[in-house]
Amino acid sequence: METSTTHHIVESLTRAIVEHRLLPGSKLAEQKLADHFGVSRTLVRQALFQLSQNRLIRLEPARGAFVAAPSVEEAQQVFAVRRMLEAEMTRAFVQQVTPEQIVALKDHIQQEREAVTQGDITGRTELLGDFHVRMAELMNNDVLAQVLGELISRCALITLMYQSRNEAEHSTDEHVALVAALEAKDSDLAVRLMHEHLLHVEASLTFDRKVPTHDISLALA
Amino acid sequence: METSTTHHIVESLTRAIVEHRLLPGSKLAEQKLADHFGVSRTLVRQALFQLSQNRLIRLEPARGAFVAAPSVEEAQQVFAVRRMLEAEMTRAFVQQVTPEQIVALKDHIQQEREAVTQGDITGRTELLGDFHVRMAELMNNDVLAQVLGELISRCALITLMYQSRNEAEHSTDEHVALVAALEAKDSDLAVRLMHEHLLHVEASLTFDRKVPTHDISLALA
DNA sequence: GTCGACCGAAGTGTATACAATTTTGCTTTT
DNA sequence: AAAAGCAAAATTGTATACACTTCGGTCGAC
Repeated sequence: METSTTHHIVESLTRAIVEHRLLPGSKLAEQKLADHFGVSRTLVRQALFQLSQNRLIRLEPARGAFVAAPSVEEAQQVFAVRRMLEAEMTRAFVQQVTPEQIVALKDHIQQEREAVTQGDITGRTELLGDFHVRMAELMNNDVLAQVLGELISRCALITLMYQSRNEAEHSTDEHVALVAALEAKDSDLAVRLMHEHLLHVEASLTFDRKVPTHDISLALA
Repeated sequence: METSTTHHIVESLTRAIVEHRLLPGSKLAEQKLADHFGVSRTLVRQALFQLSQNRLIRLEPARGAFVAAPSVEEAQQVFAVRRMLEAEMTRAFVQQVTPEQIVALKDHIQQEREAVTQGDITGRTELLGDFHVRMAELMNNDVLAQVLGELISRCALITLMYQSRNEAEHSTDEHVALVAALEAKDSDLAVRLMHEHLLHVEASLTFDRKVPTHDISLALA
């Protein structure tokens, strides 16, 4: 099971959604997608189901698939969970930190900087989130990395929607400060920096700007 | 999408796996399941895919679906994540605790006791896990409740496999102590109790007993 | 006697056909 | 003219058919 064709469709749709070529609320008709990818509806349905598990789309019985529009409230819940989880992750990280891990994180930050200066919005957002996943991976806890990855990708839509360039640079700066605290094995400082960092990221996206939507009742509410 | 027939198959297989009527490593052939449930392979495949997302089964390309046998190592990673997440959840819980929440948790513990005394192994395991999910729900954070639920169900197999009656009673006692600390709004104590509780639960299942398996290479390792 | 290749059975992967539901636009009624 | 009703078209849900891979066993070469 689990073919690479389905995976390709999932990747392609994921990019389209995260890059906002498909707006929240858009309908994803199975036959049209099947025609576009040159496959049968079977594979498209598999891909749509997978995307629904990632919360990138919503499946309504007998009505079809629609690009998700996660509410600000949901994003806030996700960030509440991330603060809980990542504060403790940071504490545990310090307790077993190695020079190699610090180097790996600094390398990652360098990539962030390049994406920011090049104006690569998609890559930038992805890298900023990946920093946190990278920390989990460096702790050799696959489960942690996966859970964190799901949390982050879950609001990829909102994050991308609301994060401006300045805020991205700010995030990178905070990553730098965090790594410095990790390197100094200053547990309390690192935890505090991580906590504040996540608060800042959340604050940067709770300005409720207008979100394009196809949901009439929502648009008029 | 997302029919109730598929959901029924998922529920049925989940029970069978968690109750050990299907042993880890067992093959789940699509046609046999389809015949058993009186549906086509299409719906069975949907259900199997969903179960694979819950980590209850493993899907091997072109080979089929097998009941998962999560390693002790994986369970340890899950518990490491739970300790991180639930310690902070406990701290946040105290900050917004209400009398109604305490009542709800005490009610839940009463259910646990009944399941333990009645020797209802399956219900007992489920309730012991649900206590933690209930805490998340009482905090009005659906995301937290869902993430925690996934973590807990992820190792339902191992938990059920290794948890004895004494350990179950011990867990309930620890739940009682935790609720007392919550009621007293003693944040530090509550966090410490939760942390130790999770350590105890984990310790109770790292005795690596022999696990029946159909994976030869694993059996001979 | 052992190793390897080939063949058939069984099972998974994908496509297509059919059934059931929803949507849409037109007609009819008030 | 607006609303309700109905029928056709479009779309999703399920079953089935077919292609391709894997697994087991037998036969033959060495």
